[in-house]
Amino acid sequence: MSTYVMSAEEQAYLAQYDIARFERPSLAVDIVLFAVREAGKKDNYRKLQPRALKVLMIRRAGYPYKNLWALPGGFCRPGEDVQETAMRELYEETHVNAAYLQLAGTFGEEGRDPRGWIISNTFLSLVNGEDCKPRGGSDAWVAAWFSVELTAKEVNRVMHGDDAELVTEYELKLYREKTGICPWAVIREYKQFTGYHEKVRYEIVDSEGLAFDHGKIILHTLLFLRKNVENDWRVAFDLLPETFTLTRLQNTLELVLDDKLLAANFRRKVNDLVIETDRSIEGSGHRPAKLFKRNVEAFCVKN
Amino acid sequence: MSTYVMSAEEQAYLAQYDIARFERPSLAVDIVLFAVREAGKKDNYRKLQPRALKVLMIRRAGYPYKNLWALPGGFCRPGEDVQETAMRELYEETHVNAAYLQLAGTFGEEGRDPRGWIISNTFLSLVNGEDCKPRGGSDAWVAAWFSVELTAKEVNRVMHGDDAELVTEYELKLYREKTGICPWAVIREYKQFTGYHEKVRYEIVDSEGLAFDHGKIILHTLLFLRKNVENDWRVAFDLLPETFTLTRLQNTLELVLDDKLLAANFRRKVNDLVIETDRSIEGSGHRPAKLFKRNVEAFCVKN
DNA sequence: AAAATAGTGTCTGTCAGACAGTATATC
DNA sequence: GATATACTGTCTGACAGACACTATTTT
Repeated sequence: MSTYVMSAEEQAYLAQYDIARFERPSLAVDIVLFAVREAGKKDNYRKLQPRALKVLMIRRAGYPYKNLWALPGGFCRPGEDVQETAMRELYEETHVNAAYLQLAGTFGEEGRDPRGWIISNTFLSLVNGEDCKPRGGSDAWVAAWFSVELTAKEVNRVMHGDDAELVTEYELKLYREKTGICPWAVIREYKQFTGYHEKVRYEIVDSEGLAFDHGKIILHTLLFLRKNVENDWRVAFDLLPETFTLTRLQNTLELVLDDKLLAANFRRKVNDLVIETDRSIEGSGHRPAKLFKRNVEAFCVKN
Repeated sequence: MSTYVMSAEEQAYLAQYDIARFERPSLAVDIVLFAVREAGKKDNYRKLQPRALKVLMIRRAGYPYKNLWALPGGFCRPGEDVQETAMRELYEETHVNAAYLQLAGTFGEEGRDPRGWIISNTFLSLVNGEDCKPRGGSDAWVAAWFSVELTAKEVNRVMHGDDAELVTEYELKLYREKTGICPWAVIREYKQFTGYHEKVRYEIVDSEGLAFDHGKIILHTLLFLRKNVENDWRVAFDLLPETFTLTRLQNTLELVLDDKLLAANFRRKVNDLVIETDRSIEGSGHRPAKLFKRNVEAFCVKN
């Protein structure tokens, strides 16, 4: 930007430029905030605490979609970068200041918000569920963690010549242990391979308890998270506290990837990403696990 | 969306809702359109056509940044999904209808556009350079392909305890063979690892010939493209015509990844992604290469 | 001692990197 | 036959999957 100097002519142009000539949308930032948190009680004093992947939802106090569950979010304010809006919203909801925060998608389909033309830039965010206390408690502002369950099944696969269409139906279920409330959505993904190019489209088939198109947004962002973590396990460290056991790290990866890992192989693979501390967990009814922290050097290289 | 029914009360609320109460931004969609195209003449009748990774730029006919080079883009219109805006813009520039098109970033920093509060949702797009004829030619609308060159060097690395900062300086050079015009930008990337979370920030150090913050946007999107292709070579097929030689595919990957591949290993790795056709190239001054097409089946699975 | 998790050793097959070598068109 | 690219065979080492085995704590 530095070498650019405006001419008088350009300054005159800008002085008469009326940005309000064109119709403008509202730009909202929605945050899909994931954490791995306790889910249910221990069966038995020896067993480990069961955990689940959870997403933070807000119960809407006003219209539209009053009393339904929606993603935390808010509108972009003048003078504020979109990233800043996301950080501000995140802080307001959770009082967490630093967290993984990454643009995951943009949703602007006509009719997605009955209030009018509102485009959502959606951010994926990850926090350590332990030291994150969502605000709320008042009637007007209830925030709650919901366990996330996703199942997929192939509905249709058509191949003609070099073109193909693949339809997958996803069932997204949220679950709040405390109250048993279970909002859900069924969403179809249409993947078309035409003229040597791929095109993806989502469509909500049915949904209950979820506001707006937020079922679609959560699905998209969860798949985005999975792809990110598959490509780079280091992303998952943002879901953990500063020190953690290797079993905890493994469990976190398993919850995100929705897949089991073999402990021996897993340990070999993360070996360079972690550093052993001199502490262990205690009172666990079985052999205590060593605590590890992340190896910053392995996080600084590449990518 | 389907199971939601509005109450009378909600309808009343919406009737009095005034979306214009809040200040709104303009939402622009910018497209970073890459192609792999001829770059320079063949040295020698036997040699292969040299190619380069190119990005499409538009010369600004009006203020601001008159006569400088900018990314193709335009404003989101009411009733139009953001993806649709991107597709429309792409079609207007190139008359290409199907192409790889993916949200790569959002840029809304204060002051990025002197006309006012304009947020850019940036899309990465890939086309086959051969059958893509950019519109233009009139004085008011010149579109041109620029070769892209990117160099990086580490400027600073501070580690204190478990926190770290990594500063990388990127030099982005565009080059138009026809005219010798060479817009460029130097951009610093600040990567901070604090409190166990990573934060990335870009800053334009200097730039010439490029409008707005488009140097930053191109850099971000090029890095995004590289990461995408590293994670999945199938993405690079969108830069190729329907049939291609394996050497051409290899060359395309090399240009995007900025790295050399060994032919034997490369061929083994792409073996399942392609299907041999019964045609070959001709008149090449050396052993002719077989033409391949992509194996749709390998593109339908997973991910 | 039993239960439950923590952690190691090692076999196997796959795959990527390296490189030497063969094949075939045009001039 | 020279040139330039096309394409193959094979050695090596790294690493992922599988699984058996050992270790250590609490009750």
